[in-house]
Amino acid sequence: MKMPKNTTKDARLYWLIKSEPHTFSFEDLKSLPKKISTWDGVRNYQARNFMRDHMRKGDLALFYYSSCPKPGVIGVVRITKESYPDPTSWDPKSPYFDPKSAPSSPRWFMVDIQWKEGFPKYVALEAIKKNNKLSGIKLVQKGNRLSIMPIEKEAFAEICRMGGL
DNA sequence: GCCAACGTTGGC
DNA sequence: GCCAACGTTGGC
Repeated sequence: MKMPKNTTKDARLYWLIKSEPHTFSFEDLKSLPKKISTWDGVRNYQARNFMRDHMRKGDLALFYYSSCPKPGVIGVVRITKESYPDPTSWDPKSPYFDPKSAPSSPRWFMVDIQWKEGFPKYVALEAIKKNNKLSGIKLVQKGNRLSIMPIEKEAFAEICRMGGL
């Protein structure tokens, strides 16, 4: 996907980020101090590039549950810190350890996210697929396994509307 | 647990 | 640089 570098301050982008609820849930995020967490463990180059090169402080992201009985979007988070090296990548004890990454030459990056708002109504993937307005988004395209993907402003708004915001 | 999709690795 | 083998994702 071609995307210009987001250099202008007012060009807000919208995102969808995936998490497995049994690994890190939306409630887990909400329970943290200031409701902020690092978004570490991203080990896919395309996802990394989106995060590192295009995610900006203040951008909003849909929080999506994957690999669970009912995949879907549960709420909205805000990017509070732009990308910086992911230290779990050089921690041999971390499940995200990558021997090719080092503090002097970090291969992987992370951002900080903050819990913003929970949907009054869970928006299941099933409902997203049935909504004709959302037929073009990457999430529902065949074979797309990206854990971080951009989403059009209009689609972001439509999913929020479905969620009761 | 299955399996399609697809990214990564490594031999050549 | 090609491409087969392998690993992972993630819906079902």
